[in-house]
Formats: sequence, C-alpha cells, structure tokens
Amino acid sequence: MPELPEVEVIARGLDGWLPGQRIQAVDLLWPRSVALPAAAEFIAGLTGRRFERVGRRGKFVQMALDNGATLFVHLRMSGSLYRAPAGAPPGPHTRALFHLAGPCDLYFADTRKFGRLYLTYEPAEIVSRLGPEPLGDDFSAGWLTTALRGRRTRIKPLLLDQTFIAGIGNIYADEALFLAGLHPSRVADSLSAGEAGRLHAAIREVLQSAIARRGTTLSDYRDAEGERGQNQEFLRVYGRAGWPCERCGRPIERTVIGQRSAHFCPACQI
DNA sequence: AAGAGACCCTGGATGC
DNA sequence: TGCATCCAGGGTCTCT
Repeated sequence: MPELPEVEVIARGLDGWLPGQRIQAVDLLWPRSVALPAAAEFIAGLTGRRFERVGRRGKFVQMALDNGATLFVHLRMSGSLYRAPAGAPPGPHTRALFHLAGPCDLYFADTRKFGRLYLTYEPAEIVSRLGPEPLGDDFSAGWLTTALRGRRTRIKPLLLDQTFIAGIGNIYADEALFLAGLHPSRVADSLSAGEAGRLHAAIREVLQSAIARRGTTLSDYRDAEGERGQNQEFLRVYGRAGWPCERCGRPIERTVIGQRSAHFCPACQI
C-alpha cells in the first residue's frame, strides 16, 4: 500500500522524465477514478497541457501543469503510476491512460479502484487539511510534544490521522511505534517529552530508510518504472504476528486498534 | 473530541 | 471440486 515513502519514490521517478511532456489525449477506462471535476471536464482540462514539476504532499502525488492547474493523484491501496511505451495495451486494471507526445505514455492502474484523480486550480482545496510533513522542518520533536497534549485518543490512530500528520499509513505507524518502544494503545496525551522525542526520531528514521530502499512491496506496489521496493525485508513488526521480536525474542502480536490491524511486541513496547 | 460503523472495491484466503 | 463468504486496506462520511 503506498504510504509516504512509496509515493515519494513514485513522484521522484516521474519527476525524472515527465516534466515537459505534453498530453495529447486522455482515456478514462474507469471514470469514477476521477474525483473532480466531472470526467468530461477533467479530460478537456488536461488535453494539450504540458507537465511541469512532479512532487508529493502527504500521500498525494502532485503534478503541476503549464497552465497553473495541478493534477493530484491519491493511490490509496493499490494505485500505481508508471511509464509504458506509447501504444502499449492497457492491462486489466488500467483506469486512466495519458497519451503523451513522446515515446512513452503515463498509465494509472488501480486494482481496488480506491485511488482518485483530482484536477484543480486550487491545490489548497485538496491538501489544506493535511497535517505537517513528517520529513519537513515543521515536524520537530517540540511540535510533536505540544501537539500530543490534550489528545485523549490512542497514539496509533492519531498517527494515521492525516490531518494530524501527513503521509503515515498502517505499516510505518506500526514500525515507528516499535522503534520508539511505545505501545500502539498508549493514550497520546500520556507520552512524556522524552517519549515524544523518541517517536519523532523513529518516524523520521522509518520513513527515510524506506525511501532509501525504494518503498515496501508486500503485493501490489511498484515504483514509476514498475520495480518492486526492498523495505519489506526490513519490517520488524508489520505482518510478523507470531514471529519472534528481533530485540527480545517474544512473539509479535497482532490486534485491532481503531478498526485497523496493529502489530507490536508486547515486551518491548510499553 | 473520540470512536464506531458504513461505504467504496477486488482478489486471495477460508469455510462449507 | 466448486461455490459462497470473509477480510484487508485508506480515507471520508454519518451517527452516537
């Protein structure tokens, strides 16, 4: 599932070749992938436009266009954006095809159909509700310590709340809490400044390592060139229920917190 | 503020 | 074997 590191790897990959490419035509194979505007308007608004810089905000791929508009893509669970030779036949899960003037086309594929495309002149209407970027300057240990005050929810669901902090999903929330030695059910407000500092460092470490390993591929995820990531070889708790904790040897447990699976070591995470 | 549940979907796993 | 059902997952929405 694409979370911040996977989206970052995809955005960097696209930014290496997409800027300057002109969109000649758009095929919408599953129009409901477009969140806004209406499908016909989406196609008309993109046709003839040239891509500029490609970046990321939270879990959104952000693609600037030469007329000031922005194309946002949220990959949700199974979405992917990749380059394919022009004229290549769409696969069974291709939902949108961007025919470019060059030798390659841009494909949006999405098995689960949860991913969404947004074309807008007002980026704020898409991303203004997002919390700070965990790898950005706004996200400091001090900010986290203060932000946790008065929050009576459990820390794991709070890390998944995109309005609190942007880009963390289930895998990296579990991994960061393990690295910080914090139980996912801890009430956010109960963390000491020291614990908040550990969590801050753990979040950065987990995300940066995953980017360096080009993301976590458990099933669907591929980067913009169709390659698998390597970070799945380094997960310490996610998907490892029953396996020994690499720190203490006790079996990793899986439970449900806030209607999401949570993996943790019952001895190392307090 | 917090949390439960529904919804959107598919394919792999499980149950009968 | 073949079919039905369950479940995971991110985000948004409604309801309590």
